[in-house]
Amino acid sequence: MIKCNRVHLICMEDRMAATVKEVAKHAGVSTATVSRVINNDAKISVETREKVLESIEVLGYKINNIARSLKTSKTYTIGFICPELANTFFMNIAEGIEKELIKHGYSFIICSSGESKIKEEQRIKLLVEKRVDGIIIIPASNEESYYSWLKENEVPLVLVDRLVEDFSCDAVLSDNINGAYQAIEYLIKKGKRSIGFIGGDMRLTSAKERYEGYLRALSDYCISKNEDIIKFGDFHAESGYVCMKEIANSKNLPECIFVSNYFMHIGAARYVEENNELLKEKLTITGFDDMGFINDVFRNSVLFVQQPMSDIGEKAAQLLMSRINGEEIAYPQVIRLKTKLVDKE
Amino acid sequence: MIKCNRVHLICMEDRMAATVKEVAKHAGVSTATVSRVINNDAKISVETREKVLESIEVLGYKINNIARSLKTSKTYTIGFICPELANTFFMNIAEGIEKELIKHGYSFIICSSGESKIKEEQRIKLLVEKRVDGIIIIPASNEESYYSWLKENEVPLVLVDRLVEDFSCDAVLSDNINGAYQAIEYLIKKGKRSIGFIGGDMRLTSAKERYEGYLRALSDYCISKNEDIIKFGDFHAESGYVCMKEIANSKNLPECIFVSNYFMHIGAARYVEENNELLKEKLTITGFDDMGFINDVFRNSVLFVQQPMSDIGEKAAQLLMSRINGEEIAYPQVIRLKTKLVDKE
DNA sequence: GTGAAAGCGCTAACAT
DNA sequence: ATGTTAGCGCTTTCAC
Repeated sequence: MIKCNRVHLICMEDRMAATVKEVAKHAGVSTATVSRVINNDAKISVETREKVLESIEVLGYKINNIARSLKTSKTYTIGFICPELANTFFMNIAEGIEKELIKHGYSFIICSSGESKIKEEQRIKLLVEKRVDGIIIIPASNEESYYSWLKENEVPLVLVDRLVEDFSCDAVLSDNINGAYQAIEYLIKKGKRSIGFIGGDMRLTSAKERYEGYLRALSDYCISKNEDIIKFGDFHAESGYVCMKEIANSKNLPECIFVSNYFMHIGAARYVEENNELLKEKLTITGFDDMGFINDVFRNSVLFVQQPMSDIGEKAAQLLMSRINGEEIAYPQVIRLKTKLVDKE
Repeated sequence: MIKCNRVHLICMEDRMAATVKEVAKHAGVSTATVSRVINNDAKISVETREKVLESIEVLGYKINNIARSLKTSKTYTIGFICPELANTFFMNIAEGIEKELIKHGYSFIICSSGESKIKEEQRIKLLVEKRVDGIIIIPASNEESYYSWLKENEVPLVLVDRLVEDFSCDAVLSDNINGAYQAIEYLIKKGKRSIGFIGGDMRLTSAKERYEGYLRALSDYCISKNEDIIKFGDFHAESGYVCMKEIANSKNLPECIFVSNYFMHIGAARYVEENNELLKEKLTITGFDDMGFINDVFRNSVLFVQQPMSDIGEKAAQLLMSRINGEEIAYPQVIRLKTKLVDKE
């Protein structure tokens, strides 16, 4: 009989998740006391605390955050929705988010929207049903989607990288206009007059803003724009390739070209590599985004506008934390982080 | 007074999350019935179902999965721990995971271990406290870590991409040995006799296995190995660069070189691009992993061993689902997915 | 086919 | 400083 009991006890300890109740019993205190110890309540005597801590150790107790969440209505989990996962740019932002979250004991559920508004809405619903404490979104489109519904239901929301038109909301993103402007200005000061432009999907604010910066710089230096060397893609490599090709085939080849993001940069660089030796000698490419090592292999690419990717994620998470914790700060906060122009020559 | 009440009601409906209780009251049924409707219980009359559904609609009821989880002890969430987030290879796997999970109504918390065993253990603890239904890990090291503890506590676990020595566990990964073997064999059949090798961190099984494949192919074709053209890095771009440099400076330059993963490939290609025009003419690079477009810019790289990255993720998630659902399949399952050799010339 | 009621594991008043 | 107790919102027997 005694043996049987022991076996049973061992079973309990080893296999089943112990509860506060069991810990309380083992330590000879109430569940409230156990809870206080877990939550580092100040007014607990040292002896009691140690006794409880020992029981926790012995029983291998692990808190059940589900139960805690039900009681406190906090999950210490946020949602992050981005257009795709296998995208270095987005994932650098994700790393920034994680870095900040971990400090606060938070973790995040990641979802991809596949650049689709419909999917994005589905993911939002999913996250809301999982009771996440807040959501960070890199919007799939420029349309308002489900965001205002989140707002009404008081689910903290921070937009990242892209804004949504006619929808005011907390957001963290790069100063795209001035980032592009500085690059173009730099090129002009180096004597370039003919500067091509490969833009992204103009339904996205980031694409629009970079184009805006390009136009402003041309305008400020009295350089008229030439439609032949201005093309728009969709931020993916293939479109960069196509745009580059179109520009290369235009009558007046530019001296250099500005590409609006990393992936189109790769596409454009590929075109330059595989076609026309002439291009290689003359044309240089300036890229938005710099993923470090990779770009080094493009010999025509020496000027980069670096976005503080990780910082964007960190700031977004910080802002979200502030909202979750109900800090009184003006709404909305739109944080623009400065880019850095780097000449690798 | 009436007005006041209405306002209050609207408030309730708009702002607060309705509960089953409220839905039940509104529909004039019991909470049990509401629950049955939510869970698609068969034996509910059509009228009742519609009545409840309408109330759900009207009140904007959203299920509280926290409460459900507490009751059912299922969270419909799994954890995914990988060495880093900003890594296209890992994230392609993550996309496969997501694709499969979504079918089952699951989502995942993503964590990076930063290639550190300590951090990995912390993340595992975090996930266990969040009561995830299972965990997928790309191990940070070859050591056993916290995995056996998970096993003992019956938390389903699937390893991905790398195995852990002396620890038997469900796993999904590429057939690295034969993947490398085929590439080397192919090169030999094309007449190459001097084939260099750049390996990864040999503490990882994936690195070991690819080296093993290389050695086997040489052996099978009676080619003796030359230590001068065999170097080991750490799977990161910088080390690929360094290894390539060392090989380039060796007395007998190989005709071609096999690089064990994508990132080292980039590093190696960079070295070739920026040094020695001679190299460019003679040396070709064969890479493990193929991220598509990017590699196209490396003119010396034409042969690739493609891993089915997304499939690996999908299979891993599938296997985990089977375990979570308690399906009776032999333990452990080690699933090796075949690679594909692609000659882009 | 539907309702009553217990309880998942925790926290937080409110007592003492 | 510690205990008692009442739920958080849901599911699930067990009745009827």
